[in-house]
Amino acid sequence: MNVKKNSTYHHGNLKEALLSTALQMVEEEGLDAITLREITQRLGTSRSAVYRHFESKEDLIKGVIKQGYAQMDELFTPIFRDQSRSVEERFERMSRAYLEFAIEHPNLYRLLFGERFREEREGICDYCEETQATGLYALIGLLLEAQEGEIVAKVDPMIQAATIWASVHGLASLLIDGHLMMSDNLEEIYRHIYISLLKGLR
Amino acid sequence: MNVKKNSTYHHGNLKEALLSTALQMVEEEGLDAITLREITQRLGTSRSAVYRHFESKEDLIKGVIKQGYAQMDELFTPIFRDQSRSVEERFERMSRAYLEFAIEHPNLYRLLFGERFREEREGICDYCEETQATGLYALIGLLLEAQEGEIVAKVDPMIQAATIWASVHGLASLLIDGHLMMSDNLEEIYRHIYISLLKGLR
DNA sequence: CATTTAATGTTAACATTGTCAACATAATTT
DNA sequence: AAATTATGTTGACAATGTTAACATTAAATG
Repeated sequence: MNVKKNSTYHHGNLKEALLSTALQMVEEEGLDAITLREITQRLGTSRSAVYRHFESKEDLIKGVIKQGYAQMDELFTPIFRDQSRSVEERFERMSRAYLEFAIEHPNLYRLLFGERFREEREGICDYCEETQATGLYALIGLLLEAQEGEIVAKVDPMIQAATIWASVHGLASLLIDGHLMMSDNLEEIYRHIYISLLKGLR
Repeated sequence: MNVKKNSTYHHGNLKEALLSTALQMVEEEGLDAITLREITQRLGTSRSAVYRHFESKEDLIKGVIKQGYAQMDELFTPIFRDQSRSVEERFERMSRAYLEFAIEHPNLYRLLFGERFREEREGICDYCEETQATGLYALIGLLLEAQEGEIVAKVDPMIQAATIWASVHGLASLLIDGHLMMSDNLEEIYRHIYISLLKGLR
């Protein structure tokens, strides 16, 4: 009955197409707005095709989350590992990159670090170890280096990492959720937070 | 046809009952889980009765948000205004109370300071001025006092307030959303963040 | 007090969404 | 070539927010 699409009744790589379309739609409209029907419609397939590759909508979203973590990982790892820069520089570039990522991808950021899927976090914890935890461990590594250089106090780096993460994540969240006006003095606020953080950790 | 409920075909104060039931259900199950049908069912009324008091589900949720802000306001104002205590004491009690509120009412906290309803924030901004802004202004007042006492640096208190809020909100969010394990060393983490914050603001 | 009007509540129906079962078609294996 | 598996489609269902038409009570009005 279909004249044009005869080439691919089987899409070929529908699973990846679903993932990237879902990711794109999450970024565009946010998690709440996305719909299995619209995702499949964009791909020219039928609604139920999803269920050949994912158990449910939630399962698809979990895939998107994995993609998101991978994306962040790809972005941050080089910054963490850039041995040509001082600890302070790496730290500064990292916190800045984190904030910029949240601002540029607010919907994705909310999905990755928001409320939903925290019970299911176990399910993707293999990935947590590779990304989220890696991120934390990398930060801890950086802190150990900073402790050696007498830049920060020699206390449990896990706690220092939590302190930093809370600060940066808090600023990012307040900004993208509209509680702090993302106005002209954003740079000023960021710098104050960053400086205070360093000072406080010393 | 109804034998028992003949006393009140008209509920009497359905609007408030809807609000408090919705609030209760939000606290119990989170925003996503609540349903107009279940709310009305709990009250023994019909689904559509909601629409005599609220334009939509969103409108009802906005009412819940107002209630939530009022609740926080009631909790924090006495702490802010307790002139029998030092600035440091008031600050410590306030940040602690904020964190405890988030932990005790995670679903409500997410509703108040999360993603959704940020566009509609204008619609309840009369209340923002009375609560959220009041909260921020109270914090700023506290900071001005602290600046007088040479406890914190004499810079724009709005920026200092943002720094504090980011820290505390960030910790609260990471905790209730399951990104930091709410484990044994929570008190230790909190204290480190609080001390670092004070040190950084000095 | 009687009547009219407004307020409040109910029922039936609809569109949207995620999901599943039954069927269809293509790819792969035997 | 036949059989089996993988993948895609269609039709149906239940749950949900919403609206329209109707019912009942409260309030206002004479």
